[in-house]
Amino acid sequence: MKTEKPPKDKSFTPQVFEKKWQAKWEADKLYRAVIDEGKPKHYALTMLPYPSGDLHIGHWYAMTPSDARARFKRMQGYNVLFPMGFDAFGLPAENAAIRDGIHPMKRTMENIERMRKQLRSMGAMFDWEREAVSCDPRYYRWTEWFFIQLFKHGLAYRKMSPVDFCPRCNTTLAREQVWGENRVCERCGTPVIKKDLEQWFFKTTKYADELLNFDELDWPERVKVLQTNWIGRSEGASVIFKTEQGDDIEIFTTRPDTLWGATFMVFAPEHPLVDKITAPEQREAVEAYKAQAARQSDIERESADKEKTGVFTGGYAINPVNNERIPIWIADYVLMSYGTGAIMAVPAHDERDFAFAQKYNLPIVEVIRPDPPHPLTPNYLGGEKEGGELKAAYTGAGVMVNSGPFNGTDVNTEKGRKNPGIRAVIDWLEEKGIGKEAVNYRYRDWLISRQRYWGAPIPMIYCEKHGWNPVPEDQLPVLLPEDVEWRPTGESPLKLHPTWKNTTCPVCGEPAVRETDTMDTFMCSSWYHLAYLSPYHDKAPFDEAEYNYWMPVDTYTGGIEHATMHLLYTRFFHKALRDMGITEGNEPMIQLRNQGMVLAEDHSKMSKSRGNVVAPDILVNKYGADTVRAYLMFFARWEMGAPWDSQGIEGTARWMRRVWTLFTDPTPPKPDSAYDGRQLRRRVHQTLKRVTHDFENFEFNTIISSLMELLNEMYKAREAGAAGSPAWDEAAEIYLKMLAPVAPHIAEELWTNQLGKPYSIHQQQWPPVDEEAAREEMIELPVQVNGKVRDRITVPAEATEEEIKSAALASAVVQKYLDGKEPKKVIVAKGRLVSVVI
RNA sequence: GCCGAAGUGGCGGAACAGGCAGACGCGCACGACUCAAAAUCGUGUUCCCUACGGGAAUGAGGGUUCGAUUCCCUCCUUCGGCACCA
Repeated sequence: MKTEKPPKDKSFTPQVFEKKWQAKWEADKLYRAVIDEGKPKHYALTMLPYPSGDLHIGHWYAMTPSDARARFKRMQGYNVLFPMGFDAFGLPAENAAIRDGIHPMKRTMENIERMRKQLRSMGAMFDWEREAVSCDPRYYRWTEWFFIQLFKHGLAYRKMSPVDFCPRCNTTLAREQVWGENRVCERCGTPVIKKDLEQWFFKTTKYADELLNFDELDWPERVKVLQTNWIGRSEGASVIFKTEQGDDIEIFTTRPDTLWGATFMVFAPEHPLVDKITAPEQREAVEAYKAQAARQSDIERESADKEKTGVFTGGYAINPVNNERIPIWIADYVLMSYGTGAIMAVPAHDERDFAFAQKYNLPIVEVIRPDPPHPLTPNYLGGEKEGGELKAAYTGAGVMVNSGPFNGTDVNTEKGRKNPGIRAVIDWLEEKGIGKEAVNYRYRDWLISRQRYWGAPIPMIYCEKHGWNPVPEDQLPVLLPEDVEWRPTGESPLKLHPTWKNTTCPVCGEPAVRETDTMDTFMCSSWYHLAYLSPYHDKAPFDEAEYNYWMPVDTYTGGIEHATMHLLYTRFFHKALRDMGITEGNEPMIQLRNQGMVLAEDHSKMSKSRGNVVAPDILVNKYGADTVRAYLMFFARWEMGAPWDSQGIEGTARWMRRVWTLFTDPTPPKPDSAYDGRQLRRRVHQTLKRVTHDFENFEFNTIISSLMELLNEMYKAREAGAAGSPAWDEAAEIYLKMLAPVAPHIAEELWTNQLGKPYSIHQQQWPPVDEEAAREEMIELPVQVNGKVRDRITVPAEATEEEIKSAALASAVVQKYLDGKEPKKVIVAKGRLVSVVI
């Protein structure tokens, strides 16, 4: 089939018509989102960028498919809000200021200006009238206000504690911002150090349990798992042991059923009771050990494969369940930062305690015995003599032994009260008043203080007489001073400013000082979705009517790297606001989807230092935004990501050009008045059905391949004389509507200028699927003989099972295999295949 | 060590709900057009064999089933998270 094709179509100039339409859409306020009670709302949100200076391909990858889906929702009849803004506080701008003296505000605003232009080149449906910039005083006024509300409700507090400090970023970090085994700074990769500092915290742990509840959320399983692991809930009991001197020692254990096997206790070296219990003859050794533990870095100290070390304090504790006198040791495998900093050690049933007991020759008492004793139970040598002999800690199920009133009680491997042994002991402890059921979390309160300039000031004032008080709300915002010296000192430049910190106490009016630390920028991003509702509102952080209409966010998209940071903070923040009566509802973002990462062509991570970054601006110049958008949707499963392929985009560019050519071809094949459009309509509506489904489910890559396939069908149909037929006109119209969310400019250009349809295609309704038209009339079914495909039969789509069966058996190929015999079984999977078993 | 995700052609990936493995695209090969190249169009492209036919194949091995990329078990590899958490 040979056709005359025009040479490369010079009329295809996306660089020209894309700009034209962007300008017109903006002039017409096509994407302005305003409250419309007559329509269902859809709040689509994509994570806002940090204004680093240039948009990179990762931004495009995150944003343009999100935009396409928002556009799809809009065509489906939703009133869609799809806002954009800038997470504009943060270290890079301040570090740049230290380097070259340019004020962060100036640089940030310049970067934002450049990025706004780049964002506009995407052709996204952002409502720019709702843009919010977090470093704008009209924004951070409310960031400060929120801090004060949290403070007033007891959710912000100040405490002295050992905190993580990044020596390169020169600031403290939240626990979430320290990553991996090597405990490095999330931002710069430098190993963090510990510092004892007084800092502001938010009481995130108050919401630990509620944050573990994801019932209202349609979030990816892996995010829920990451958050669940991060919070690290464990169930057990707290039990009060006593020192010989009579002091209480509270411990947390997940295994109260092993209390009778506690043969010693271990304190963290920093535990407050250590000094008091240490016997004179042990003092020297204890002090030496404490000093050595203090010198070690956390990495060294917390590495699990390190051999356990410890020192006997000379002190003893009384085990409250059996009044046994047991020695107290200190060891650095017990951490002051988890639980109470003291543990009961049950060497028979805990691997760490076992290793410690072996090394220091401490007694091991078995209190859980496999039942029945089984030679195959790996760690149990079991047997003939009472107590058996353990060659390793036994952590499996069994029955309690050597445990006074509980001997014979079953123990399984369930956690908490679900375990009969644990349940029985907890009840008994509570009855006796020596312990109670308890839950412990690995989750920490959110450290919010940063010793940096370029962040929202913490609006607190310290007075010698009245302590810490918030800045009166009518004095907000506390503005950042403009004249500061850029110095990376580990203390906020605000502290070094000659006058800024001097103020008066809001209680007594006497001279007082301001807090000079600023807030973690995750505080700004915890409420930006609310800022978009009514940016820079001056009566309240947001307009209530806007809130009631738009919230919660229906679809939130962004990277998974924020699973335990931003996504956890913003959930905490929303719940705290709810409890303070500021917002309603339990969750801020109902549906979450994560895109993957675009890797460099060599499969490595893209980075400026490697020089392997793909610049979207260059691609847009070369191919047009539509092609870049489409390729980003096509080249990988969105949630997986993939390496960039600079040849691969050519295929998508070719498809775009073929779309253009199909609609603008000056010499199309002649129409055939006898053309039967049924097949074309069938393909169009089948594609429409798939594309609708795939948009709903974020399966962008198959949207594009379906559209490519349909285009190929349309070329064939046109060859067959389809042009001008009703089926053709319908196909053209539906094709452009399906294309509109993906490639908004070319769709508009062809819709308005080629088809002459009313502007704008983006205000059209998503077409309904004509199920009748989509239905196949004849279907081809593979016929398997003993599980292998041997033939194909064509039957009417509505053929009965019997008809299909006899058609299959009538096949010459099947007959050959049957060789005159009767088949054992014939299975007809309707619409799928026939399976003949011989 | 624990938790999670993923392993399909040379490459990115597709496969509704257990039913034709490899859609769509890249790349490659050949052909048309061209003085030529590019662009465009067409054809082919998982592997193997004795090649109009047959066999094998979705990380490996096993199981369930008429039938398994899909479900179950064991294992391997890669990536991500957590990790002396009591």
